[in-house]
Amino acid sequence: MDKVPSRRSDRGYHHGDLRRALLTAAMELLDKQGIDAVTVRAVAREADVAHSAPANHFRDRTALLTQLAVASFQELIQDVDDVCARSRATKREQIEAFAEVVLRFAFTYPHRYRLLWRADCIDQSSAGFQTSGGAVYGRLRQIMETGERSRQMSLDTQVVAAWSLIHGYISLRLDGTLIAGKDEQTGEPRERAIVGVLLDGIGAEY
Amino acid sequence: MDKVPSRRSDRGYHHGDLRRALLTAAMELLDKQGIDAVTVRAVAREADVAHSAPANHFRDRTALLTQLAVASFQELIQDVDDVCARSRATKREQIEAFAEVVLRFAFTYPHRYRLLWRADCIDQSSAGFQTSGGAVYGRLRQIMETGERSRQMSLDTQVVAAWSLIHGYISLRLDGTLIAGKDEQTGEPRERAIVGVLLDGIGAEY
DNA sequence: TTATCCATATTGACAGTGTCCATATCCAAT
DNA sequence: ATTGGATATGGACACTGTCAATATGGATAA
Repeated sequence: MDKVPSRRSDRGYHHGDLRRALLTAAMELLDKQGIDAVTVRAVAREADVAHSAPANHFRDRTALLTQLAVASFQELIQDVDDVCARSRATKREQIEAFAEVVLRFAFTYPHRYRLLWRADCIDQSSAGFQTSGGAVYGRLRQIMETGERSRQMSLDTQVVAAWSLIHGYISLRLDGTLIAGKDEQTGEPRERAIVGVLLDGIGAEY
Repeated sequence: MDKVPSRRSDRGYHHGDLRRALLTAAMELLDKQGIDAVTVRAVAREADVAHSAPANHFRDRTALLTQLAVASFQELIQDVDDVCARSRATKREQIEAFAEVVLRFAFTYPHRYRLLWRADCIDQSSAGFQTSGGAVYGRLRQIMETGERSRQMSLDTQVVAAWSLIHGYISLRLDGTLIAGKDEQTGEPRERAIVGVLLDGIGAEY
């Protein structure tokens, strides 16, 4: 595997693999310092190129951030698929596993998760974004449509409820509004308890 | 009620009520053009004062935005209290009414609602912010602790589940991830349907 | 009334940003 | 070998937040 010299003085006029280098640097900045730190110029500095070099690979800052979001979605999808590959007995367990994966991703990479929902930073009309974002929702829908279903509400309502609950809990935790905790009655982690509320609410079989 | 001249040329060196004027201008910018448009300088321009005049009333941009958030929370609290004043028969109806109020606020003032959760724009340690933000959560908790409760989970788990679901649904709608819709089975608005999921999940009596 | 103080407003400056432009470089295809 | 086209550079511009020095004038004290 050919390595591209990282220092400007060690390489020629052209970088060789700048696009990838920019994405790597940008993701690192995102993880370590948050969205605001991912400026075009800071990313260029990290990659040791001129401040306007990124323009050759990304139309603007939004395009760069959109690519980070797409990459994040794809990683999340991968995580979900990895877990779902191990077949589980009940639908209830599958939904619990899905929630666990998303929660783990969000708490491991809080800034990446936040970026996914920053409409002001992302080109939501981008095909890549819509596809990868839709795929996550699709995975959950796929899980929830299997087996018996409540006849009291449509599948989409169940999926929207599940997604809203999980996403809402994560958002509140990442914002600092909520803190980790346990159910005072059962002692189980709060996130497990609220997923239980959801499962009971949609009437998921055991 | 004394009016302060709005045009710079129509008033003296001092404005008279600049703090209020700045908050008004800032809220207007927020509603019309979103958080990014609320820059210190743009607000100063709207109020027709020098670009650094706001510094005398708000330490920095964060302080200004924090005040907008506090004002928004207070308005939301007012709305909640107005609705809850009209006593309702069942706990279920009260929770539904709470959700309806928050949903209406969020869809009426989307940028205000978004600002409430922008940790990067707000001084979350501010006393006013913590108080007003906590008050909303407190109102919901108050509603949910009345009457009979499920013995399967703690009150806080129920409240967290409710708040997560409502907040998550709103966030997804405001981000454009979800669109308004009806339950394909019952025909009721999706937001009502998912609140129904919650109510069933926590075992709320009718 | 007059003098002084202090909150408030102004102007100017600086560093940082995104983005455009003209220019420089170099690889690759003709 | 020459010529394009892709990519990188450096400079420029308008905008941002924030700081510092200065100007103003109302309120208070003498």
